[in-house]
Amino acid sequence: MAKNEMLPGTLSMLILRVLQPGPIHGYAIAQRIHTLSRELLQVEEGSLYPALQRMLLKGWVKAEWGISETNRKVRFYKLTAEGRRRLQSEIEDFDRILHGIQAVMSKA
Amino acid sequence: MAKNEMLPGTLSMLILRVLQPGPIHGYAIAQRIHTLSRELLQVEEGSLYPALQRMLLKGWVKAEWGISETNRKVRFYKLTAEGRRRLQSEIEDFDRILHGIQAVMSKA
DNA sequence: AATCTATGCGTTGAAAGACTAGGCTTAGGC
DNA sequence: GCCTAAGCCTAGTCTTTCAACGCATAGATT
Repeated sequence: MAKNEMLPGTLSMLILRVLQPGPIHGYAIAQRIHTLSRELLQVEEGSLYPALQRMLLKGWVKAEWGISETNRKVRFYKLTAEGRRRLQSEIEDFDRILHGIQAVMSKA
Repeated sequence: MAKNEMLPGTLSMLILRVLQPGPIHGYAIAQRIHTLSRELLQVEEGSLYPALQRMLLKGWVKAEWGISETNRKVRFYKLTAEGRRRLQSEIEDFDRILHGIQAVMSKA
């Protein structure tokens, strides 16, 4: 958990969240997380693509090849119904655990 | 990250924080995290003791055998100077990353 | 035409961390 | 004498993240 890293266990939640407004391609997911977080978060490609594979296998996202705005062959990822449910449940889990952490950190 | 779990990467921060007020023994660390978090967090022994070993190796804590209030042989853990520094740096990292996560989650 | 750069998809292997499932000891109560 | 709870710990497994690669191509530069 150093300078420009991720909090382990939160990557899929972030990806699902970024996919929520609509389909985008893999590379753009990482960029979007980076800019939305004001450069605080940085998703490495070696983390991103394996995560997307896992999410495909679990049926949280669907993928479709297409052409980007920059005229390149890209893979668009899109939330499934199950992915939307999963996002909600990950948000709940995260919030609950975060409350627990903050309780300990403030009152210990 | 299911029902009663931890957020990976935050365990050492929680332990260091619980040790901050003064030395306590291992078993009590887990209990303290559990009650302080209002039962939201649950540290398994299989996570706790290996974490304490790592922290010993890295010099963040010292250990000393003693007798508990309940008259049992226990191992008291105590923050070192380096452990205190480490706690601060883990808090900073966590806060920064958390801000990044919340930015993405709210604005995606 | 050839080269370079940025974009874009991916894998592999290593490392770290958390959990399951066990084992061991002993104090105090029955 | 036995049981339960407190308390310490390890071994093995699983999951996740990351560094370090490889590959292709569009557009710009030379």
